[in-house]
Amino acid sequence: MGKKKLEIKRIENKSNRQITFSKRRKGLMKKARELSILCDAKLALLIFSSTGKLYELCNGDSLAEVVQRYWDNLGASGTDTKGLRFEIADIWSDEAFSQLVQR
Amino acid sequence: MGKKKLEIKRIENKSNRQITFSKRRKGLMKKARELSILCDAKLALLIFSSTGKLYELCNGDSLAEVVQRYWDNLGASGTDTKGLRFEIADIWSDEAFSQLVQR
DNA sequence: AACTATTTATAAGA
DNA sequence: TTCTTATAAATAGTT
Repeated sequence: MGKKKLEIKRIENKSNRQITFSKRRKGLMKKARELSILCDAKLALLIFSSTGKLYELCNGDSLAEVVQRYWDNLGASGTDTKGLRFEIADIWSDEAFSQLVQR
Repeated sequence: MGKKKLEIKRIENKSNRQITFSKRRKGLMKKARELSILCDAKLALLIFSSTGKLYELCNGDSLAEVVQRYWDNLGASGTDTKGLRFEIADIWSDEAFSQLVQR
């Protein structure tokens, strides 16, 4: 989209890359939210910038529920992860997580 | 987008909801991939349909790396999760995961 | 599964 | 850098 078609490859110019990151990240989050509402889907989206310092989350319900659902599916496949499952859900729902999320 | 503006609320008609889920899920995955390539970002996307039986993943590198990065950030915030961190990374990169992913 | 009228996202530019 | 605009892309309703 835009005034010219953009080839899908790494944008070398740093400031252009940051601008595009900001615009597209916002658009991706919006569409993720819309999908979860329109189709009653649960989802989790984690994005890390190229510096590795930023990341984001978007979820239909709480991330803990999404992760719980993931573990349920994993457990159903035969992998024994029952013990860990609950510890993980706890950590993902920890307040520390909320503090890290950039909205 | 489309012939009429769609209000963002749960689509009650089941087949319409499934069609929209299929279309928008595809679009979301595409945009997630584009963002990771254009802006050199790592990301993870998990989507569960309303039935809870399906889910998907999209990541710049491996999901294990994304999770590792997440744990690194969490650890940096002061939460002691070092022991678990590696077990989780192992599980997320388990072959069982690949088998569960619907591409 | 394809089509197409529209809406939405966004690449450049101001 | 926040706002605007021309254009590309996504998709809602239809076939």
